[in-house]
Amino acid sequence: MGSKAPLFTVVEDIEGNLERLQEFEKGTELDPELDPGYNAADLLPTTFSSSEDSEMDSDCDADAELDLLEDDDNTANETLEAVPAGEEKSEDVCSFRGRPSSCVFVASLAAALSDDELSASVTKHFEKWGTLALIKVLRDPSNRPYAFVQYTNDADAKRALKEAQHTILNGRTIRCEPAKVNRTLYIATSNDTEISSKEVMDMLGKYGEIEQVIGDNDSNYKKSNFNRAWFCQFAYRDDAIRAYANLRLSPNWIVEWAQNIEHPSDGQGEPSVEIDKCSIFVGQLDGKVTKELLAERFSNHGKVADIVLVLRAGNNFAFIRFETEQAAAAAVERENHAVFMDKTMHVQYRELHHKKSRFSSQSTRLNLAPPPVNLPVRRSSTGSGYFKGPMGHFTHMGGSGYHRSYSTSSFGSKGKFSGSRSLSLAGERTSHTPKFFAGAPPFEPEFAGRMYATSAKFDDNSYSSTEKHTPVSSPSNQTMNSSSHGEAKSVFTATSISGTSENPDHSSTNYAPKHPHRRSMSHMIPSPSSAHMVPPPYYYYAYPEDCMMQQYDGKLQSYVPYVPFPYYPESSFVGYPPQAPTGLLPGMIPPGPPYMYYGIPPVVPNAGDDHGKTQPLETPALSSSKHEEELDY
DNA sequence: GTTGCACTGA
Repeated sequence: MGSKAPLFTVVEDIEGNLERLQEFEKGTELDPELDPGYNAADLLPTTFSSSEDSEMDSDCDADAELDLLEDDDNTANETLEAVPAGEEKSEDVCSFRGRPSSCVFVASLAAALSDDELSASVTKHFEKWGTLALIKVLRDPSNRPYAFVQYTNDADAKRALKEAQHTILNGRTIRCEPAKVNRTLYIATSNDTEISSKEVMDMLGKYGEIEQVIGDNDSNYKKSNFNRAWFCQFAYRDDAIRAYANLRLSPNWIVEWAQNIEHPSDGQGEPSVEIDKCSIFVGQLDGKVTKELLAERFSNHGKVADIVLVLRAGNNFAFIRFETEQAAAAAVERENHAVFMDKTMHVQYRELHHKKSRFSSQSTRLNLAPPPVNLPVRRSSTGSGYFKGPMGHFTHMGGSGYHRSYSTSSFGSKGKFSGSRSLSLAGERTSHTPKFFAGAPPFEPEFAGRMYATSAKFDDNSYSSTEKHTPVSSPSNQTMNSSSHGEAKSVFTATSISGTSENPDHSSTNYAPKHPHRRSMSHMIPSPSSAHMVPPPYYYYAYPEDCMMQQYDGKLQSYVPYVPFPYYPESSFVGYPPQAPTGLLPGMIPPGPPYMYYGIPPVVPNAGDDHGKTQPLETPALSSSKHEEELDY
């Protein structure tokens, strides 16, 4: 990619990032400054390190067995054994993340079939072309099913793309396309500081492998290796989601979802920035520079045909045209970053048609993608479905109440919740509250306190313990409803959150329900955007003793209190364990290993002076009096 | 003939 003319401001490869990430995830690189008192290795539940006897195993095995039943040629066995190339060890095929390039999008599925049926038939169909890692069947808003067929390697996906195309499945001719896996974030400094791509990668690399980082061409600084804004394409979508969830709250960064950067190497689509191979741009010039001085300097590389010098306060630059391409190339190569008149120049090929951004060939505007699922976006006060991004207004989709069914099949020998891939640090474990283990990555320390304080918004007085039977009083009386399963729920369930589909009141406090305590909580948090603050989702563990069996719809289900789902951080959904334990009665503690969740760690801020500190949420039984203290102003 | 691209509360 470096051989061609520089189509992009900067394209850096991320050699070493993956390694760093793996180190990080092993917990070997935990920064004590970031996470004082946490030791991931110690806190990692041992149940998860051994896969053989874990109950989690049943999850995937069940799927595989199901496949076997319907599959006469027993290819499912191979699936079970299959180890994706490049994966260390193995057993953990379920948590193996196939690369987006190994993912196939399949459309034109039979809508009359159920998602489960489709999942099974798609699995059976696409096994023929390679080793499957995951099948997902989803439906679009018109209820038309489609599938993501994730292979473990690109070769299989490629084969499927070619050979499965227009084959017949369930009586329909299916269509296969490479999956578009949106995993690119736009990130800019909020105070116009320029940063290097390395800084971007250092910061975002914590969340996962990065495929490429590219400077924002629309920026005024596009000629520089420093940039105010960057596009960062992660290798995996979920890492991008995590990064977004964490950084969107930062006062220091503006983060939005961007459409994927086209891969520079697959010369798809014309580059939107044309290069004049004989002309160069010279930026960061000294104010006293003259054409003559430039001519003298740059004629070292060949005959100069023309010089256009633009002197603007603080922004002096020149276009220099050479008579030959060789001369221009030499000038770019030798003068970029060289010092001229005591200033470091920035020298690049001259770009033509710079109106066009390479990120949006049709539009002059940066094309931003909406955040994934229902992760709230910044909204205008009218709640009109627009939010203001770094470049203007953009629509978002998938608002509240946007529901889709889905069906997932995973393949391999372990439960999909069993991996420790994303787990790198753990929450504090106290003697009496072996509670919740927060997972990776640590968010930026400077606003860690804020996030936790904010997450407390979801925790206050939202709980009634089964032991004490003392619903915490709430001035708005929203906490409990009278139904039998209200106990483990937080106030958010009973309360219709302002801004959800239930509630027409789309105010600027969409994500902070109207509640006296919440307001006072907001006051504690010094932030201009506190109304939008949502704590980041985390992986964490909930121990069995923290789970409760609840009756719902005649079925016994296991709940973990205070666990919002990842993309519904403002909601109070209580999570299901990976597999529902059977044979339990209401109030019983489900057996087995701790369950891992992706959600928001339940914490409350310290009452009183120090709002920045965090602590794990105590069990209601143990802490209700404390809660009451906090609630009384 | 549907051209849809990421879900999980209810």
